[in-house]
Amino acid sequence: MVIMIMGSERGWKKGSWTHEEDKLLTEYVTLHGECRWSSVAKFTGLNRSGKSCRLRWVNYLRPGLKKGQLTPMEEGIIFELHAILGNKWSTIARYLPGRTDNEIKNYWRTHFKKKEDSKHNNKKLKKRRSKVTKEQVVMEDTNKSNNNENTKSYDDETKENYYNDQHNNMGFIYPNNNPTMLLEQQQSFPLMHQDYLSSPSWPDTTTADYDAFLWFSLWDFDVPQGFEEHVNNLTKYVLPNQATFGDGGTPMQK
DNA sequence: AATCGCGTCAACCGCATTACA
DNA sequence: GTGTAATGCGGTTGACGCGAT
Repeated sequence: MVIMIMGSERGWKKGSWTHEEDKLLTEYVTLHGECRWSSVAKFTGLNRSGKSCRLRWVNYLRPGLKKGQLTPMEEGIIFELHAILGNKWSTIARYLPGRTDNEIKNYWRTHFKKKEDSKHNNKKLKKRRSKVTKEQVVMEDTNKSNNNENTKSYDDETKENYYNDQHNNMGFIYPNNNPTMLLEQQQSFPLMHQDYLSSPSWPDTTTADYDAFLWFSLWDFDVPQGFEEHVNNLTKYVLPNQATFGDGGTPMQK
């Protein structure tokens, strides 16, 4: 006779959550708050582990979660921050209210994977390589043989191309389309930040300033008052091919 | 109509970190 | 200071839906 024991060997239920389970979990959190996940089973009768309960709450039941597709602005923020932070999904999620780390992780995986998978496609590689000069190829190969640490891997290259695509498609998002440069930009950010803090007015309406401003706004994510109007004016009169703000501050591609 | 491939997303797993006795 | 439990995080898996063939 098999005796179920408490803990990881207890035999917690796995798989999809039912509506009834969601209801029990919601009632528990409403009553006790987001803590003591390991006590959920005891108080509610749910046969779910604390981890499972927490995950369900955080990723699905928690109030204020946004459902549906990510906006272009959110996409931009994700790519921007990923270039700096890497796979720090929970950190990235903090910049996207209503989005979960799991959601962002899934998004990145499904969208970036497309490009990554192309590394198995030699035709594409040859095609892309044909765009660069013969000298560049020679130099790259020389670097590879001389110094592996300073050489861009194929993954890096794919990633970079992806950023270039994003920059071309969503130019308003990317102050720079090169991850290495982005890192440098991040390191110089305090100066940029200081400039805008001390600036009594909106930045000049050159593309560079506009990009730099958006870059700054990403870090100061509480969008300042008047920002939307400013962007709308910019996009309307100065940068007609850039994005504009729609309802609720959500930027829309023109 | 069947099935195959692909994209999406919820959920699980293992490890790291933190809190606490 | 140490051991254990709880929590958080990132990687991975598997189910499902949908369009293409």
